[in-house]
Amino acid sequence: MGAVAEGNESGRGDEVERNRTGRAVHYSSARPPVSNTERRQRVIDEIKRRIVLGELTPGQRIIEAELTSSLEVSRPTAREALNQMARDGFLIQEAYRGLRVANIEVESLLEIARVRVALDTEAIDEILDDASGERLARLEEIWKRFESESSAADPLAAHEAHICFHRGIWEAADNYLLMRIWPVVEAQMTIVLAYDQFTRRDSGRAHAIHAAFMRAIRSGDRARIRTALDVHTMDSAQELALLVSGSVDRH
Amino acid sequence: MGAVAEGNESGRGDEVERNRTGRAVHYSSARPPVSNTERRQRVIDEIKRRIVLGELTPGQRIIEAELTSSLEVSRPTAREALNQMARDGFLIQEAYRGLRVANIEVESLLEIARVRVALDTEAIDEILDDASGERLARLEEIWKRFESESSAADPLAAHEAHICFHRGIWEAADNYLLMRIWPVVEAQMTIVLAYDQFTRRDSGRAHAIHAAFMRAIRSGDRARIRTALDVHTMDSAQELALLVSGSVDRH
DNA sequence: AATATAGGAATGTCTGACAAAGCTCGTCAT
DNA sequence: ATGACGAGCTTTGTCAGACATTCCTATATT
Repeated sequence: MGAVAEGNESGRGDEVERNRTGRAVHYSSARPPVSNTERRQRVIDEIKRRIVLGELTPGQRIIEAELTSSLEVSRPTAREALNQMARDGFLIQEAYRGLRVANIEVESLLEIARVRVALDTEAIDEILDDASGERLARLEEIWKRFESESSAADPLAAHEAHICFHRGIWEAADNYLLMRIWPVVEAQMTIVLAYDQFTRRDSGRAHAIHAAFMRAIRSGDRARIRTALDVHTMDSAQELALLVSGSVDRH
Repeated sequence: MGAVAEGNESGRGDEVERNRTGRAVHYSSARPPVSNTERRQRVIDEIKRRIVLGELTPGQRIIEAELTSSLEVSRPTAREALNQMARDGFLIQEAYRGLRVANIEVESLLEIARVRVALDTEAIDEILDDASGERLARLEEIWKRFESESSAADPLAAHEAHICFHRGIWEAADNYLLMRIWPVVEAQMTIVLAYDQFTRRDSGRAHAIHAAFMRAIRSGDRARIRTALDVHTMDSAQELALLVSGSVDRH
């Protein structure tokens, strides 16, 4: 997720303040002109942020009109953002019944994990198949960034680092379809991680698992990679499934 | 793709003809009231149809205003449909530069094929892992439908049967994430198949390949399935890549 | 008390409009 | 004549306001 409203080029920052017939244009945060391209993305980033931070919880209803007022955008813009997020899987949409934050079905946890393993395996295969080693080098770069950022105290930053790492693996594979699929998987990961964070697990162990995963990739040994992936993804999902079905047995 | 405007429930088919303040409501096809829920889907189905039939070719520009007049919907509705199709990969979107029908990059053909093989393998694994055999039974059902419909003379029907077969495999696996990913893969398949049809290949052989594929699945032998998948997907992609790079070397 | 109906709330869609960015073509200077 | 520059057109991005349709809920009726 794009760093939550990354500062885009400031247009031609001159006489920007009155950009319409004269309607007051007050940006929620005091940031200067900031141009206006991509209001929709701002809405999306904001909703993602709220999901990650637990301000929006699975199953919670989202109403277009509320976004309109709380994010200072028009209903069509809010609508487009919501439609996109529904398409990606962050939100569930039912005709005439509105949108809700996607819920975790316990049975789906393992299904998601299996597909993720399949795709991660494919990505890693393509990275290792690259004789030039360039893809692996790119992955090492991603890993370095992850190591420096993953320990951030800010839960939003930590989440983003984690997501970036996994997207980085797919990006390094340099596969067109993989990149098109990514948003859907990111959505599921985000929902799951938000849930996970709620149950607060050992972040040190999480880092160790990722480090072991990287070592396995460097070894080039497919079986070892598979094992590391199973530990990282399947075991983690299984653990969470137990936690969820054990403690929160109603939904 | 939903059978191109499947007849949904006809609302309360009474005084429907004048559904707004009095604006004339003429439906492009003469089908009765048909209510109105899901205008957006109608736009999407129509654009898909045009792509499959070659009325829209890769790279071709699509302008919102044109859809507005040719499909009798408002711009917001057309916009939402286009946004969704861009998200799925049917269209390519560039800010302030509009939408174009997605193009085939020769290098992407094999990338797409690899990911498809990975996901099909996963789907089939989950079908075969189902001890009850219910998933396999569902797949056989899908296959029967495919056999009876795939030989249709209508290229649109043939295309749809093919897509349905592959979606059916994923549906039979009954995996949540797989179903969320499907639209993205369908888009790529559609673009590729439209291209493929353009070069008109032996449809009898295509059917034979699918039949062999089904036999491999029934055998339960993973290696054999893998081989059949490679023949179906990888070889086919490779072949098409050669054809494309050989004949049409400019884009 | 159970069902039927009316009202409110939210979504789906429409019209019309303006702003911002890209594209085209004609003009001007070298 | 050629190439850089700028004006106008085109199209997308966004907005406001409105109405139709559907769902939900609470009230009224039998």
